[in-house]
Amino acid sequence: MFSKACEYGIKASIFIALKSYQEKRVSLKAIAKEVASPEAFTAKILQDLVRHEIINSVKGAHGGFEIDKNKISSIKLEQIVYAIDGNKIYSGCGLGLEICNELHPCPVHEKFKSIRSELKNMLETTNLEELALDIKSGISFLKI
Amino acid sequence: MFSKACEYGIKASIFIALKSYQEKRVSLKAIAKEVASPEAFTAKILQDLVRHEIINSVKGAHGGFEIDKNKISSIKLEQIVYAIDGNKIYSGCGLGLEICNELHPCPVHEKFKSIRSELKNMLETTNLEELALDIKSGISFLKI
DNA sequence: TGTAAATAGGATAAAATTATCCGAAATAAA
DNA sequence: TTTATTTCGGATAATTTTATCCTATTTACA
Repeated sequence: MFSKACEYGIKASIFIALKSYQEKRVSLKAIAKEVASPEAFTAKILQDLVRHEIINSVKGAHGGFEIDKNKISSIKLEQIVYAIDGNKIYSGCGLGLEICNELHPCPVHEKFKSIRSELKNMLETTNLEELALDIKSGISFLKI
Repeated sequence: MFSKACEYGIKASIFIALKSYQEKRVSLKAIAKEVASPEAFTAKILQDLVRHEIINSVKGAHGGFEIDKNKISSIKLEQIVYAIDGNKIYSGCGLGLEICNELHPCPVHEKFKSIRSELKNMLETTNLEELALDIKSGISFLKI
């Protein structure tokens, strides 16, 4: 469903959010370890998220990544996915037609309609705060 | 959502089904043209579908691909997707966790649950016949 | 029997995605 | 001011996916 890059990016963001609530900055190393992602590749993804102003980075000793505590609840999954994968997910036809709409639908256009809109809705409504809280309370997990 | 291979495979299957209703066998060339897919790559995908006994091939002059007319309505999208992409689609965690289930869920496990099951249900219930009939009646399209 | 038309299948290439490496730049602290 | 730590960013490599090419095999038909 998501690219690997996106999977890592979402998990990293959740972890950074979690630590940011504790006023702690986290290093690339700590992130990669916590979400079980390759370090150098994760660095690239984090750079993307920084450029899109979803997370914040601080260079140098004692540096690392963080998210403004007040922003966490307003950051939606959609923003993270968009920053990394672009709008591939909902844009585009299920069967790859260049033109696919109500007037000129692909064979599965109607069948996909509700699935696509549910996915879109989910990404647009779930925010980093709720995901981070579930990790904090041990309801969900970032690895294994 | 689907791989390119799968997109081509689904569209090719629909076209073969459509022609099979007219007792006509179709060549690779005709298929690739009709669904706007690269010929040689499409050939590989069709071979997969033949091996999985979803479509039938006839070698030699006047050969081509066809589907048993009586089977068309019982061939589900799920079978085509499985033959080409394996079970990547529904198996596997949305965030790539090795273990992801009710007891050990990833952060988006619950959020994805209904989307995944709707997708699964759609693939398991829609059959080639209905898709082919929509093409025949001009309701949907295989290319552009 | 020979030839043209098809699919089958192995080898290879191109492109995209995933992943690694390394030096540059920034920063805190000794 | 030097050193250790850390992100940044360019170059490169590995892997997977997508795509092409070429030969073998099969078959209909002249």
